[in-house]
Amino acid sequence: MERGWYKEPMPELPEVETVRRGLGQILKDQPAITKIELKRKDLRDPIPVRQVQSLVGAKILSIERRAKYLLLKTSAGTLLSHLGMTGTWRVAPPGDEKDHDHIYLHFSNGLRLAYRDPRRFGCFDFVARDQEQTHPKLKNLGVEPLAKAFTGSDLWQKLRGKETPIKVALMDQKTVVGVGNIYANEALFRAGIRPQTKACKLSRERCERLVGAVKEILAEAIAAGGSSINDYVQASGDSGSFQKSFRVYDREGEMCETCHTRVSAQVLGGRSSFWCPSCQK
DNA sequence: AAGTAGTCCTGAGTGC
DNA sequence: TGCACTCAGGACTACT
Repeated sequence: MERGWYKEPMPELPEVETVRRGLGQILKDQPAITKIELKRKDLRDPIPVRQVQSLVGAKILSIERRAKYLLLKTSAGTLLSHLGMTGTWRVAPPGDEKDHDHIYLHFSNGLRLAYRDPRRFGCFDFVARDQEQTHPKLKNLGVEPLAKAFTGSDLWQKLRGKETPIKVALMDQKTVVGVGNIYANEALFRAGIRPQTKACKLSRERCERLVGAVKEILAEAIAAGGSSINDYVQASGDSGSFQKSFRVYDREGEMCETCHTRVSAQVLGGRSSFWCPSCQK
């Protein structure tokens, strides 16, 4: 496999947003849930089986996203789905059953959606109508990266006094949600900031540039996914249509495409970090 | 209290 | 070829 290219769609925020749009298209006629098959009672966390089952009969009103969580909203409550590392939703007609299919959602329009997640890093939970702000998985989430509220001065404020590397801070969901390891590396490259720079040392100007880079990269990735929405939520969800190229991620020792300096790597906060020693200061 | 390390899981990749 | 081993990642917990 050519380095710097990803074969499997790894669900970061743009992929989750793409799945949200795909599911929205598929469920736009607001079908009722006729059956929920839970092949197991836990993924990363236990699944609240009784609460989940209480939504049988409810209609899917809309699909929303908060951070990397998908919210399947009904008038009786919300199903919350996190794809973890390897989670996928696909339309699964009769006969389309695979290993690691953990959940089947049946709908009144005859559709069956399958959730497959080999590593089970994802989760599936229930959110009561009045718990959107207080649910344990939702209550501590920071600002959305694409929201107007996420600005350079907002970031600068949050980083004050933080000795931790900027990349670790950027991946902290209390700073901003939805920026995973790949996009944290890529955004820092685009902003010209070394990942190990102490968060509190960034000037307002550099915070501004970093926020801009995060927004640009996420928006570009979402736009790229927009043309392949259907591939994502189809039986052939492994079409590989979501290949992406990276400037530094997973390119240790390769030449930076901008300046031909070799890309460096170091573990920060337990995650692989990559940067160009020449382009990033 | 902020910061670090460990945990979960499986498949892909690597080395002998 | 086949086995043993390492690694990847998000979000959370448990420590210092």
